[in-house]
Amino acid sequence: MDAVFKALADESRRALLDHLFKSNGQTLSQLCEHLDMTRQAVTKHLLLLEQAKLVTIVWSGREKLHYLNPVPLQEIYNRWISKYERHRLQALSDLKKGLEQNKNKKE
Amino acid sequence: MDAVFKALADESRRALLDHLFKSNGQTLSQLCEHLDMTRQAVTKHLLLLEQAKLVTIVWSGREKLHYLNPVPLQEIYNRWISKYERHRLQALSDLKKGLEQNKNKKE
DNA sequence: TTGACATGCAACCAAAAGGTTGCATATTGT
DNA sequence: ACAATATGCAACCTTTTGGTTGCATGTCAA
Repeated sequence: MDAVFKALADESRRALLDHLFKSNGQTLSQLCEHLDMTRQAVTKHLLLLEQAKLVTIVWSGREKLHYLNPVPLQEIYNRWISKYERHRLQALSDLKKGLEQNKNKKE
Repeated sequence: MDAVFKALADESRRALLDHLFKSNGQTLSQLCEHLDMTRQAVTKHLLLLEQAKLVTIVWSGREKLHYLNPVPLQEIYNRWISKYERHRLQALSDLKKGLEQNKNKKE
């Protein structure tokens, strides 16, 4: 789970996911064309995405094909976001209450 | 959006959000009790959470109260996760197809 | 078979991140 | 008034991160 959050923390890696979203199964060279950095840098980013299981690699001869795996994103939603979503209104009302109490103290 | 992903990338910061989830509106000192690091380190983490608008600060005298703001998490879901969720089955079938084509090449 | 293409490996570098220590400032309670 | 409490500011340090360069390896196509 930590690996997924870390992988998503970088703009270049999110861009890579977006490119795969538009066209799944691209080779390393193809993915490099979009990014303004060396192939080796892209390789490192893709390695992190792979370790987070956000991207799956399939070798085809000398070419390395990259496929999106949406499962970890789903898990982030299930174990993290939906939990907070359920308490969304409560959290906002807590904040409102806190603000008002502070206001009263000042007056 | 980048700030939110960066803020969520660290385990300590996710722990802070979890503590606020359990008990909203805690002071800095209270939040420090849970973490195994100095107050200054916790302050820095909370600053990042604040900049990402995941936490809102309310001053009450000399005490700094911290409140959860679930809105950015909701936005991550809306603009990021749900997008991939919609193409979840497609992505998996792309991968399956890729694997099979590779298998055929080998045989 | 040989040159071009696709990728890997490793050393290296600068900047950012995570954390500490020391001291300063503002608020509270007695 | 003053001591204790709650927090801020800034310099510093180490590790991680994002990126580069140079060279090696494996595969394809003429």
